[in-house]
Amino acid sequence: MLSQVEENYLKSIFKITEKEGKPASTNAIAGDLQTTAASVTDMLKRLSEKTLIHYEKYKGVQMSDKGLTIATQLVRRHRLWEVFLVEKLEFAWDEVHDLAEQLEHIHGNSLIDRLDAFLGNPRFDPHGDPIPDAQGRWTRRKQILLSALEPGEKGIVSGVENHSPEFLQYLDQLGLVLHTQITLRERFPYDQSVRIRTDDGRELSLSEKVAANLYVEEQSGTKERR
Amino acid sequence: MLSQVEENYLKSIFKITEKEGKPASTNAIAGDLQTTAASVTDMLKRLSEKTLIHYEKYKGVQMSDKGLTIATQLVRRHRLWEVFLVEKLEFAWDEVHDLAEQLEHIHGNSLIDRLDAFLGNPRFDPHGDPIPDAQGRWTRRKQILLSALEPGEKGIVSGVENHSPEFLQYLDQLGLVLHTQITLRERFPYDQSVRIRTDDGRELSLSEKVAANLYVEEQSGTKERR
DNA sequence: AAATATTTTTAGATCAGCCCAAAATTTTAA
DNA sequence: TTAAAATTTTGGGCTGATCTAAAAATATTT
Repeated sequence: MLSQVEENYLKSIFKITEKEGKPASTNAIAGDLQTTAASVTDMLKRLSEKTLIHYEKYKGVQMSDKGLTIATQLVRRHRLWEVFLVEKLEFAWDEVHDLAEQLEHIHGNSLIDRLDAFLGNPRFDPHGDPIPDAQGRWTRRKQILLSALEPGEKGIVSGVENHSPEFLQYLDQLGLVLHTQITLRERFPYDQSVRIRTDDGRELSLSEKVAANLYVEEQSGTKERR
Repeated sequence: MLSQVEENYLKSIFKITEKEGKPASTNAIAGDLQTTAASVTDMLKRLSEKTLIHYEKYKGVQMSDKGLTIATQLVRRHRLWEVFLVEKLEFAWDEVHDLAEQLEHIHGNSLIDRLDAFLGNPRFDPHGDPIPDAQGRWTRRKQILLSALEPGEKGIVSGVENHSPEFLQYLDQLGLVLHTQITLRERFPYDQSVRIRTDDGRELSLSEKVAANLYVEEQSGTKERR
């Protein structure tokens, strides 16, 4: 069984390779896990010996099939616990990350599948991120950044790029919650800020920074491998 | 913040001193935690420096107020998670110990109080053990071992002394669940086995060993400190 | 009370996971 | 293409938690 630290490395490597589309560098991992490059090299050797990653000195690191399975499970656990914390324990969506970070390391045969069933097999977490199913399949959605929407187009708020409590709390203040339908009214060339109309008839002005951290969905998603 | 290992030591010391009514010996702790006396001595020094225990070389160890508060919280967390696993995730009562053992180490401000509220502030866990409230108060019950009941007396099955999966599964097979009302019909002097009648009219024969591991309650409990 | 047995502590090692500083390698720029 | 810059690895060392073996203290027996 893997240690929590090893699991965190796998998650980090998964996240980085997924986002960058290329092997994760030692520095990138160190930055993500708030540790030093030297510690990372140490751990990469260990993970490599357990065949959880493909690692070549100086060449960066990629997930192995085995590592990918584990990382996917970790994401699944993390996001299901987040749903539990928000839906059942009534935490706010900006409060759950650290708790889920701990809960995702709980090991047990049927625990997560039972939790999944108890929650009604949710496909997205409170931030709109997809939850892999028990077989590791992801629901992919066609979502784009609000900053890429054209004036006149409609969309449904479906997720956030930035997960920081500050941003999430700001959205709360704006009353801009997930699943709100919006229409982009206007984009101001001066600062790229946008004016939107929500389904309850309010008009809001959003800075370019906010628009670049909000996803909107145009059509419903389909199931596919990985 | 304490490490999981430190927390486990506190729980163990609490359990032993509570049961024995005197300072816990190094060996007793080592036995409980499946480790060596040398490791225990090491840890006792560390816990003592953090003023979590009162420790004097060769004299055994007792809980400090600080340690007692933490140990009580751990018991609270463990038992609330057990309730969650059984009531919400539909685990059997003999399957939840190891998971709760992990979950009790999750740290977070309002997590446990929210869980408590979500579960409806249960006062007992699935094995009938009392759950300390947020202030560390225990509900004490007047319960005695079934082996101490006299023929003709009634009682309600309220807890188990032995928590092993084997015993719990055997009770399941007998259909002897918590809150069953029973009447002791007869005790056979030959082997101290007993014959009982359950509230649904069944007659069961229980060995002395079973009777010595089952608690029955005669009247309802009262709240008191510690 | 001395001898023996048991319990507990100390001393010395190990291991995982982490760090820093220095050396090695790769990448970038001149 | 060679020097400078950036990245990565190595070597040595630290901490928390563990162990074994041996020494010290306490408890028990005769």
